[in-house]
Amino acid sequence: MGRTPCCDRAAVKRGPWSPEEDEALRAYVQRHGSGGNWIAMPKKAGLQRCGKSCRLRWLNYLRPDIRHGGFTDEEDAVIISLYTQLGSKWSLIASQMEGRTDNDVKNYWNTKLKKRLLASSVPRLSRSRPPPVAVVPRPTPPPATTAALTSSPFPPAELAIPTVKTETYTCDDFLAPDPFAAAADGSTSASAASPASNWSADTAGGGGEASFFLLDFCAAGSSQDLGAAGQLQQVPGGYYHHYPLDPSLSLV
DNA sequence: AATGGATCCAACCGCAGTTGC
DNA sequence: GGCAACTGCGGTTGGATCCAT
Repeated sequence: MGRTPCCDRAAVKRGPWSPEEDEALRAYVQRHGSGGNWIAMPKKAGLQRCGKSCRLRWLNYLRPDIRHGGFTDEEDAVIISLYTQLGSKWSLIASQMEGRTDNDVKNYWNTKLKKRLLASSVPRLSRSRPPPVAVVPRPTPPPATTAALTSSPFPPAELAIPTVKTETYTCDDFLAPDPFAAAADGSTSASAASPASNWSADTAGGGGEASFFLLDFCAAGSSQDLGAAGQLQQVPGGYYHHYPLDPSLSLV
């Protein structure tokens, strides 16, 4: 059973690419393109590499339009915003950022952004629970020229978050399994609890102009009083509590 | 200077979806 | 319709480098 391997592992080189291999791959792709067949390409290019490895090397490193180096604050905001809406759809997120690859965005999120956000979260709830998921900039519609998305991930502005309660509420109102209980034993990835994409980072309280929202996960079945009025987004196992950004909160 | 832990990132792995026969 | 080949994607790994002690 199982899939046919894409190449003979014993016959191909693995590990870091040498400058010579890079040059051979770059020269071949620039001259012929990938030919729509990455599997056959290494042989034609004189490379002892798996086609998948060639494709990855080209897409993530050798492509001329790739930008290497640090991410800007604006890019940070885009990543955070899109991650909150889309979850770990790295290719989609990267497609909204000129010159960035999904691997870049994924690495940057996992090594820097995620930690930074967790470190800067405000301990609003005393119960043992995951920290706030993210600080969410008001989404900016992607450029109209973006071809990757035929349907925008951004909901229309008039699509409001379904408001379950606007006064003080508690998680006792809801009954569903807590997804983080599973996450605690490592069996569930964090992205499993990522917000669904069908919500809008609209202003809370009906028409304010706050430009950021903080999301708190409210596990179903907990007895925590969430305090201030806000808006609730139902997700499997609980709710996300949306409320305007605390002015004292900083991303850096 | 040595060393051990933390961090970063390129590359690999395996699965799912798509395509063509 | 079924199957195999291929592509694309997200998760994970491992080596290199950095940094604190």
